[in-house]
Amino acid sequence: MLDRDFYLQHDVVHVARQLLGKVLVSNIDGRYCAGMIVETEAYSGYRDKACHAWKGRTNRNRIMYENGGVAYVYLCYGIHYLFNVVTNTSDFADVVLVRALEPLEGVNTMLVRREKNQPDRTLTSGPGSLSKALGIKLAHYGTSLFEGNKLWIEDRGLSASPRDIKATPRIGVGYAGDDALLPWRFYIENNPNVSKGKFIQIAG
DNA sequence: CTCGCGATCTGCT
DNA sequence: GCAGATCGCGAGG
Repeated sequence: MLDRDFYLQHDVVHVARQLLGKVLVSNIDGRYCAGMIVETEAYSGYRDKACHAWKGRTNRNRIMYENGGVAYVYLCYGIHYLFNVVTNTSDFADVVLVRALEPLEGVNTMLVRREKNQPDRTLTSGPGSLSKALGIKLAHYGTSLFEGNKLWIEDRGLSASPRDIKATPRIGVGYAGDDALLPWRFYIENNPNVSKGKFIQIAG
C-alpha cells in the first residue's frame, strides 16, 4: 500500500494527478473490493472557497487538519457518502475527492451493495456511487489509509501516462466564485467509468 | 431551536 | 432537462 510519505506531500493538486491509476482497496464488512482510480478532484484548504476548510475548522471537517493519510468521509445531500483522502501535513486541510473507479475485484459484492444485477459503467462512477459499492460509510471517517486493514491505496503499476490525463474545473462547486474555475478535476481520458457530472467549461 | 442548502444519483419526460 | 429523495451541517435568533 502507499505509505505515509505519499500522503504527506505538500502539493495536493499533484497528488490528485498521481492518484489516477492507483488502486483503491476496501476490506469492509468481510468483503474485499478493489478499483482503479480514474477521476479525482483536489481541494486546497483555507485558500480554496470550494473546500470545506474554507470557513475554518468545524466538527465535520476537523479530520482534514490532521496529517495526510486518513479518510475524510461526509454525507452529501442527505444520501451519499463522499470519500476524500487527506493530504499534506497537519493544519493545511488539503484533500483529494475520489470521484470514479474502474472495478477490478469484488465486482459481485459491489453489485449487491449497489442493488444491480449486471455490471455497467455506472457501478463505481461518481463519488456517491463508488462509496456505496466499496462499503464506505461515516464509520470510516478518520480511518488510516497506510496502517490499517479496512481501506488503503496500492500502486500496481497501472498509473496513467501524463498525456492521457485531462483537467477540467471541479463539478458542483459553482458557489465558489473564481475558485470554481480552477482546473483541479483530473480524469483518465476515454475511460468509460469517468463520471458524467456537469461542470463549468473553460472558454476555448 | 429553526432553517436553508449541499463536492449526488436516479428515474421520468 | 428536471424534480425528488433525505439529513447533517452551520449560521443565526
